[in-house]
Amino acid sequence: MRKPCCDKQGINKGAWSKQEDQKLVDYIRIHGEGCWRSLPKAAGLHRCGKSCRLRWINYLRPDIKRGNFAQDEEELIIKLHALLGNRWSLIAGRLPGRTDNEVKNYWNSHLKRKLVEMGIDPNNHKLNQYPVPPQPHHAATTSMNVACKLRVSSTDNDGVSDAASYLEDETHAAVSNLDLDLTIAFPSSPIKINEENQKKTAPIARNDHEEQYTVPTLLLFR
DNA sequence: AAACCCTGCAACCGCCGGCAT
DNA sequence: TATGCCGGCGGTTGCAGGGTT
Repeated sequence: MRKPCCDKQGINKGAWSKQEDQKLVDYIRIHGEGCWRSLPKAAGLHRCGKSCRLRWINYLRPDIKRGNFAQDEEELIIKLHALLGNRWSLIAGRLPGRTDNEVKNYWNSHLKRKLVEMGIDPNNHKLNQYPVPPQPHHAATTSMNVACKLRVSSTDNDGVSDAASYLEDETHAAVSNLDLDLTIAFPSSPIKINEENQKKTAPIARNDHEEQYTVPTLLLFR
């Protein structure tokens, strides 16, 4: 039986007060990040160590970039999610000043919906649309530059785990500027994400045709 | 103006892996 | 090798605030 991370009695929960924030910041400024379990007591906080760590990492750290995500950050999150899946800490590690919690929240509240609206399954980054006649400019490319063709390295891009281990490998830490080509590239039958079609095409109707059409797969996962 | 609904975000919970003993 | 501790992670929840009816 595992012990709880801290004694629940006499422990504050919920939103942090200004005073608590100040105590935490002051303590870490002097002593640095360290043993989170003993920190609350040492800092005079009635909080569990985990809570302190979370508060510091997600909110109080001085290098945190707050505010809206830029377009390039959005694109990078989408690309990295296609590579790594829900490995938010790894994704956040590629976005200076952003935390895993923030990236996760942004994905769940904004990007997921955005991809769905574009006819892209946010879980596997595959297009849900039917092939339609080729168009000179793909709607998705202009609005989001969705990750369809990803070049991580010249040879290995055959799956999430490989990409993840690649990114995790500290020896490759310098490779933060992955060459990720974002253009939609359908080898044989380019398709158009047409918002009108999207509205008309009910999910049930799509299912009826799933057998007939080969749903295009992002190059990464081919 | 009030009630209800929706959205975004901060925080919590439980699990897992690494490490020390 | 087994066990326990600790930090880190991802999923989930709860709530505040804004929008809509």
